[in-house]
Amino acid sequence: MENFQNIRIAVDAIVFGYKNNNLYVLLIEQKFGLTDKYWALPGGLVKNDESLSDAVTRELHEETSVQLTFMEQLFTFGEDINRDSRNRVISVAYYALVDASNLEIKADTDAEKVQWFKIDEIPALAFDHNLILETAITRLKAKLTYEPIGFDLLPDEFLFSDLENLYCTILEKEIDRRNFRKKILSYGFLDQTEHFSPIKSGRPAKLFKFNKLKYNELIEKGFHFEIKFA
Amino acid sequence: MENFQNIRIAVDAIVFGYKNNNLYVLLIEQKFGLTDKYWALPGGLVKNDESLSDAVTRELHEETSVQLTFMEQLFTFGEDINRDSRNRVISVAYYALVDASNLEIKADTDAEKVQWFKIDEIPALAFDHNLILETAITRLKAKLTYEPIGFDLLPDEFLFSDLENLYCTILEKEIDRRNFRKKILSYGFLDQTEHFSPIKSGRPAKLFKFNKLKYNELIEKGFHFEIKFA
DNA sequence: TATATTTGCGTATAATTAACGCAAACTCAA
DNA sequence: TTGAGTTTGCGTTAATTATACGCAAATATA
Repeated sequence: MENFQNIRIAVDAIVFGYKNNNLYVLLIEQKFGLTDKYWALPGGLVKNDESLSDAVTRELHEETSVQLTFMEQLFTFGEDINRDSRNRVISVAYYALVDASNLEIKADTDAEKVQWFKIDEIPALAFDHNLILETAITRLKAKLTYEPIGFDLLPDEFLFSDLENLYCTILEKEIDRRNFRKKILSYGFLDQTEHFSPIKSGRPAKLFKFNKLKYNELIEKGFHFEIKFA
Repeated sequence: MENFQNIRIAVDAIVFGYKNNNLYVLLIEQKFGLTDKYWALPGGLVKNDESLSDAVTRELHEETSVQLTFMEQLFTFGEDINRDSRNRVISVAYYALVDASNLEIKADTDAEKVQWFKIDEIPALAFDHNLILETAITRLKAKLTYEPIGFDLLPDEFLFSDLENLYCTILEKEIDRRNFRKKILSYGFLDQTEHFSPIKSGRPAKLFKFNKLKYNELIEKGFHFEIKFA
């Protein structure tokens, strides 16, 4: 074995979006040699003078130009020393959210190579990216139940039914609409706006906003967010 | 900036132990130059052909010879690009537990340089190790409330009052002894042994064992461990 | 034998969760 | 214009769970 450390360090990003009762993840097309193409998580090697989170932000900017509402370190993948067949690469994965109004691929990116994939229509990805994605989904599900990150997937103003559907589809659980509403409203961090949503059918519904200030005040007082399902 | 990546990757371990109503952490003495000495978390650079967790295990073995009951990746510290003043080093931190019967430093280690520190008597540590330790304590506290890792800090057979005290001291909370017992017993993953503990005073108490098999069965059925405090 | 101490089991009450009813406010089609 | 279909918003009740205690049993010790 060589005496010097010969390990590269990379970052990868799992960017989640939500729209029309579906969870999406952002993938980019990566070429290997002349013929091999694989979809992969956006990411790349960390530069010497940038922090880990800066590296993620930079890579996402270079490749996709999405606007994040939330980002958090997920896990560092370095168990399989051959996860990249070319070199030993350890990858620090971050997962992030974008809100529904940002779900369109911007024009300044090469749309051919950047695409949103429905979470249940993910192809075989490069390296161990399927594993990384699975880990991220598991974490997202868990986090949804104990921190109010669902709001980061929704537009600024949203319907209660949107919130409810988001929880049901991502967590793949049934829930009583009325009890859910009662519980969330009892927390007191949602502001009712004066706006109504253009509806398809049924009684017009008020739009709600997540009040982060009020939420933080509650946290100060020892409040603990929690959504449980049967 | 250079074109090649010049970042080292290390692992650090936060090893927790519990005894006599106190949480302990394992530290080693590290020398810098001729005069400077600092206590630090055990750890070191990852070798080219070993996985991250292998690196942690090796370093712990080289430096301390403790027997772990639990280990999990904590977080990767790479935000401060100068956290090590000599080189850019990114550190993947793991936290681990040892049970009370393993809390003595083995004879084959240089006891001068390896020591258990009470959690509220931690000196200024090398690098950003105080931050890493704080992160680990926060995680340990959280994990105690939603996974049964408290048993990994106790000997194989333990008193109910030991378990209760462990939760109270680590989480720094009061709790009703009788309700705590009732709740834990209702889960059904504790086996009562026929043994009694040598007591100091009061009614002799039965020793209990954590039944991991039963716990796993419960998990299969959708059971969710949880200890909440006011 | 009385006292202090800790265990083990119990019970009453408060709080929370789960299950469901139903009218209001709209759209759309006949 | 009316009725059917749909979704919202607010409510009630029963079941479950958490909280706050009471107290006798079993030991050591004075």
